[in-house]
Amino acid sequence: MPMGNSNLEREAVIREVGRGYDIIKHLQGLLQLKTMKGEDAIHMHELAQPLFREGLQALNHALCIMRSGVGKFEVKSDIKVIESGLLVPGTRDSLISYELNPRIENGCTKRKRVVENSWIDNTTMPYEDGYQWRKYGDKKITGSNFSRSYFRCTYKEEQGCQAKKIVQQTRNEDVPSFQVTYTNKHTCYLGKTMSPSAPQKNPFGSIKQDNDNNQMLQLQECIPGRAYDDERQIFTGVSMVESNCEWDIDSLLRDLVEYASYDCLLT
DNA sequence: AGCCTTTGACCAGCG
DNA sequence: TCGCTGGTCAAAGGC
Repeated sequence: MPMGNSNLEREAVIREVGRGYDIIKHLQGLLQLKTMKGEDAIHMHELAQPLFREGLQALNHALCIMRSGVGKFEVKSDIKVIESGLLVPGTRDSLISYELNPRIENGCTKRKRVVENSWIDNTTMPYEDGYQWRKYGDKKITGSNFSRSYFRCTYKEEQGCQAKKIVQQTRNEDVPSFQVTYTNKHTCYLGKTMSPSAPQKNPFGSIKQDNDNNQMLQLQECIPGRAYDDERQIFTGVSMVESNCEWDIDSLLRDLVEYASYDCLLT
């Protein structure tokens, strides 16, 4: 396939993912209207359902485009939207993006030290993603005004957790911007050494800390097939998106609407 | 005392 | 092979 088509594919993927992101942000706002009851809640469902479908279709479309260009354009990460879609590190006010696979053949540039199982998160809050990190390095990067910081999971020795992240500031304006590259998923259990009252440990940024315990307990009781893991502060059980990216839109829609309905009942 | 960050040295990939 | 650069290690010092 000519290179021009590859660029078109890339633009199409970016467009579709961007559309999905915008829709999900709208849905997020909808779900945070916790005061809705009765008919209002039903009306919210009517609004949310087509949005859910459209957002998932946009992301599904992006995946289809990527699949059609196997070898030229593929996600290098096995990231999934985990645990009822509630917790993806650093997603508050942030946009998760994927890098092109650097191991592209046929004359394209190769980048060094390819790291598998990594993904990039552009965020304004690089140090508040719900996990505990230990800094192990700092490097001045050529061509950048900012140094790059290297972090590994605090529980690497204790629990063998291989998660790492690299934080690179990209902007220094009123609201500084950071590019955070995560490598490997956490296999540790945070809560074993966590203080339950530590607000920065809470991955649910939009929910006030004072209400968290009650809300999570209620959710734990309400959502069938899903348990809230107090130690990891995440929902376990059904994953909404499988790691192989085989998206079943109908089942995902059911899951999301189900979660939305329980969320709205918790007023 | 234990855990953290800082920082210079070292190592490895790439051109 | 060599130099540049990014990623990691580990000692030192701070909290």
